[in-house]
Amino acid sequence: MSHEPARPKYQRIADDLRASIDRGEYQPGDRLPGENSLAADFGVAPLTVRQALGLLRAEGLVDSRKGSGVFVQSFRPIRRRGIHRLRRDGWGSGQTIWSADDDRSPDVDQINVHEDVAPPEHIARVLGLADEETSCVRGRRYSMDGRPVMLATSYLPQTLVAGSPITQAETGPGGIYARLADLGHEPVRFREEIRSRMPTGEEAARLSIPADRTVLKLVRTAFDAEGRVVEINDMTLDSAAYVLDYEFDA
Amino acid sequence: MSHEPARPKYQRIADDLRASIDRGEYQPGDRLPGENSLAADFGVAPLTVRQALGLLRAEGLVDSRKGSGVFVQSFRPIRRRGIHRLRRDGWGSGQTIWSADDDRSPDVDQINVHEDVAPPEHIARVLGLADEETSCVRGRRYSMDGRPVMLATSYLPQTLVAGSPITQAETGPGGIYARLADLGHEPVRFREEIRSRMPTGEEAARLSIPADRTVLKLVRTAFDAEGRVVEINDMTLDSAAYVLDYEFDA
DNA sequence: CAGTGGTCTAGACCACCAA
DNA sequence: TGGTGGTCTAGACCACTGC
Repeated sequence: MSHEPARPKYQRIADDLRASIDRGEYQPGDRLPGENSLAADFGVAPLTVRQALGLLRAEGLVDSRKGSGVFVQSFRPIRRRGIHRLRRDGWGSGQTIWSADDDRSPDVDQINVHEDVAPPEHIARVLGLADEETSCVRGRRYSMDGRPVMLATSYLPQTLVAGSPITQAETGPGGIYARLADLGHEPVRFREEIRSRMPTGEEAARLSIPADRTVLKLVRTAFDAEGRVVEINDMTLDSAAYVLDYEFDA
Repeated sequence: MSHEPARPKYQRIADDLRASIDRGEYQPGDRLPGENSLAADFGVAPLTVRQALGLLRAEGLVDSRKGSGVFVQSFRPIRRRGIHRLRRDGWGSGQTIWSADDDRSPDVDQINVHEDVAPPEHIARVLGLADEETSCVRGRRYSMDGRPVMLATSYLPQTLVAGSPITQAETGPGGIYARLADLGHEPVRFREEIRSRMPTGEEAARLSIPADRTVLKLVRTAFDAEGRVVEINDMTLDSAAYVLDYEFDA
């Protein structure tokens, strides 16, 4: 008889609370009992309950507000489609694994544009910049229902975009890809690379997420018809807010 | 004069250690000083150092072994290409954001096949199964250099694959997609959906990851030429082990 | 058997929020 | 002003590793 190694208390408590939330005993927006109260209920020390809540918070299931309490996150992830393409009729509808909000337009703030900036080394390399060559950097933040969900920073070769609307805060209809097309460098191919890591202090602050919630780094590289890299968009996503979606033919 | 709210000690210590690792002061495989030693160095309590190490462990930067120490993870993520397509010459080479191992073949174990299984409700819905209709379930685990990196479970309609090699552990050259083609249901289109969440206890155990390391859920849905869903592959990835890569035309 | 990390306890002080 | 979560301390016991 092989007895399983006991799963630690704090993990069992996390599983308990997660199950309660999944069963709907706590609805989105509801406040969980206080830590001391939970500690008494489960018969453990407050710190043990804190560890359990830490797992749920890192996961994005709950959101704890200092001085107020721990609240169940309303979980409606955003579906981000990486490949936009007309769908044949009858395909795709209702056949996704996770329900998620689709095609809603987020609010944008913290827009800033800087010209003649030396980008990070790994960006400069992929952009194919020569030594001393600079870039135009466009930053912004996206929010959904008042909740920040993504930071994005675009890097473009300075020599390519100097004097164009791309160096302005407002780039006009179609955005910077339309303006790149105006300049004869329409993006025709993209690469998106995705990794998971901890947020920096600044990222956590701007996204209003706890320090132990991982973010998804999503870096989109845009190529023009000659195969030149014309833009790199470095995105930082709240990992609890998104479902990424890619569709493609065999 | 707005003074920034002080970043907590444990986060500053985590940043310190992360920077030391990035600078190469600790090489992959190296053992970090013990918790008590670090606590003395930083002038804080052992638990505070533990919190800092917890962040690095959740991130996958370090790996702590009970009774032995905390070791820097050798960081060589695996590049998983979601879209296989011939690249035009000169594209893509050396232009990726993150360096990663490419096209290495992982080891596979924990292979199991079960027929006539009732799949989870959300799988049954996407598979388009009628009530009581069952599926064939194929599970396996992938490892790289002895380190488990991914769990995968495929669900196929039982009526579609009954009696075919798909119900065997060994499916033959080309795998189950080739066998589906033999059956007249070649997959011609795919959807991949990606989410981040905490591992279950079983997932953490099979992947040998700590309970606070997020996993990436990657669910691939395969459609045949008639638009029927012929397979769902539910994958669980160690988020610290992978770079996901998608390339596509505008 | 000495040292390590994993878990857990008891309790302190603080900033913040709501009544 | 009382309760909340956030941080931090001091210390206990255990399982495991490696000498």
